[in-house]
Amino acid sequence: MVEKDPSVRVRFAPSPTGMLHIGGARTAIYNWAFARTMGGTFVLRIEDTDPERSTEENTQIILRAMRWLGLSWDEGPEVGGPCGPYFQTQRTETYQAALDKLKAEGRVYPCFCTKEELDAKRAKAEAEDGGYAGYDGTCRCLSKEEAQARIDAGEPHVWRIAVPRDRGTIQFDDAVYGHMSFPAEAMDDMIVCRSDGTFTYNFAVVCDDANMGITHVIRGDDHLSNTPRQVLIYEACDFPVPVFAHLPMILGPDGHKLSKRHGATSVEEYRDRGYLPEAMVNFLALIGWSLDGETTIIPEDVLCENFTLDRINRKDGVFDETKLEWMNGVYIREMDADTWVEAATPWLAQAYADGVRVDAGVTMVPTPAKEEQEERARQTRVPGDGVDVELWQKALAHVADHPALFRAIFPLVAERLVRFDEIPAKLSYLFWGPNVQLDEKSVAKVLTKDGARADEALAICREVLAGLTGDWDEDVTMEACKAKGEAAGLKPKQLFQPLRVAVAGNMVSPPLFESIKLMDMADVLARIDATVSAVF
RNA sequence: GGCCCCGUCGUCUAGCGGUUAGGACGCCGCCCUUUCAAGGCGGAGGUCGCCGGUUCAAAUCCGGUCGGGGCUACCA
Repeated sequence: MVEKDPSVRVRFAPSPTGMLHIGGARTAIYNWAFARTMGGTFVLRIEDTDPERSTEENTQIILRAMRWLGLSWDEGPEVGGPCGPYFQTQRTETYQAALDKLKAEGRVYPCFCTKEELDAKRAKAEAEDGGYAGYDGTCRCLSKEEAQARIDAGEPHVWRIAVPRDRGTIQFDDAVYGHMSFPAEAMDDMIVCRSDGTFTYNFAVVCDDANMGITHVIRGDDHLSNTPRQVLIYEACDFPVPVFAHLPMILGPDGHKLSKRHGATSVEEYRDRGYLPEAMVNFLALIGWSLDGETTIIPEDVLCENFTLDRINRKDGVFDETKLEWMNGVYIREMDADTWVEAATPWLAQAYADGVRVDAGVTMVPTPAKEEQEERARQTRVPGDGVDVELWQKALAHVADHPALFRAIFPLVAERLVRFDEIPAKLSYLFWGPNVQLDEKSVAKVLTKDGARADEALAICREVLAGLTGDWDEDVTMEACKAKGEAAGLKPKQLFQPLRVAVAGNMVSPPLFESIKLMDMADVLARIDATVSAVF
C-alpha cells in the first residue's frame, strides 16, 4: 500500500497543435495515476500560446481523447478550479506581473540585439573551434540609462534573465534521473519576454506551475536539458522549485522517435481502429514503468493505487503494437456482452451494412492476401466511409433494435477479436440473408477438392437442419449430423467444413451451429442450396 | 562543437554484490478441437554494449570506450 500525500498537485499541459499523441497520452497517464495514488490533484492546462498552430478544435480533440481514456482532471478546462484560468493565453497578466517584479528587482535586462545579429553570431561561433556557447551578454553590459533611453526611443527589445554571475553549478534532484548537475557556463541569459511583448514557453510554464502550486512536474525527457534554465527562472522569481520527474521517450519499432511514418501516433486513431481505452492506458503505463516486473495486466484501479515515481525507468521504450493487440484481446474477453455491444456498435453496424450489401445469389470472391486483410480492417472507418447514409442509419437502427441478438453474438467472437475493426470481416456473414459470398480458396480446399465428398456432407447436414423445429439445441443438432455423417463414413471435419463454407462463405469462421442458431433457418437452407447448385 | 541522458532475450521489463539472470508479448512444438481462436503444457531466444579496475564474488560499484538519444531558438 502506497502512502498517500493529498498535497500533491500535478499537471498535464498539452499544446493544442494537433491530436493527442501517444507520448503525450503516456505523460498524461503518469500524472493522472500519480495524483490518484497520492490522493492529490490532477490539473489540466492548455498551453495555447502558439497562435499559429493552436486551435480551439484541437483543444476539443485533446479533451475528448482525455475523456475517452478515462483520465479525469480535477482542475482545468470545463471543470474550472481555484487556480484558473487554465489556458495560457488567458494568463498573460500573471506573466506580466512576474516580469514587472523581475524588472523592479533588476533581475532582467532589456536586450536590443536583433534576431539577425544573434543568428550571425551563432553561425560564426559554430564555425570556429570553440563552438557556440549561448548568448554573449552584449546588452547586459549596457548602462541603465542607455537601456532606458533606447526603450524610450521605441527600439525593439526582448527581456532576458540576468543569471547571477556567481550562480555556480545548477543542481536538482530528478525523481527519475536522480541527482542532476549542470555547469553554470552552459547557461546563458535566456529570453523571457519577446520583442512583441509575448512570453516565452520556459517563462510561462514556470509561472504557471508556480502559481498553480504544482508540486511535481512530470513530463517528457526532452525537457530535461531545459530544466536547469527553468530552475534559474524559479530562483529569479523566488518561486519554490518543484520536484521534477522526467520520462523516457517512446520510440517507433525502428528505434527512432515515434512519428507519423510509423503509422498511427494519435490516441484517436487507436480508438478508431477498435482499441479499448482500458487497454491503451494499461499498455502505455507499462512503457517506462512497472508494478513489480511480473504483472502485465494492470486495471485502472490497481494503477491508481500503486503508481509511484520510483518505479519509472530511464530507458526509452519501443511502442510494440503486437503486445497492445494481445492486451486489447485480454480486455475484450473480460467484457460483458452489454458493454461490448455498446462499445462495438459502430463496427457491428458496419458488419450489418456489409452483410446486407452482399450481392444476391452466390458470389465468388478471391481470397485476400494477409496484408490486404489487415489493410482492409485498418481502413474500416466509423461511421463507414463509402457506405451510404441511409444504409448506415438502417444498420445503426438494426443494432439498436436487436440487443439480444448482438449480445448473443459476443461469445462467438469474444475470444477471436483483438481489435473491433475486425468485426465487419468476421461477422458480416450473419447478415447475408439467403445470399452467399464464397471465398475461392475455401471452395477449392473444402468443396471441390478430390475426395472431399462435400456434396454428400451438405446433403446430410441440410436434411438434419431442415427437420428442426422450434427451439433446437446446437449440441444435439451437431451430434445428430455427426451420427449421420459417421454412418456415411464421413469424419466430423469432412462433414462440417463444407457446411461452414456454405453458410459462412469461408473455411474459417466463428462457431458454426451457434452462428446458425442466430440466423433464419430458411436463409441457412437457401445458402446451402445455392452453394450446391453453384458449385456442383 | 558544448552540456545532459540512456545501453539486460527481437520487444516491454524484473534485478540494486553471491539468482541455474525472473516475468510478459511475439516465435516454435504438443494437448484440446468440425475451422480459427481462446486455454493448458513445454521449448528456443539475453552472460546483462565493449574494455579495464575494485572485490573471495559484479548485470549490479568505479574508470574508459563505442553506440543511440535529447537540449543548445524572440517553438512549445
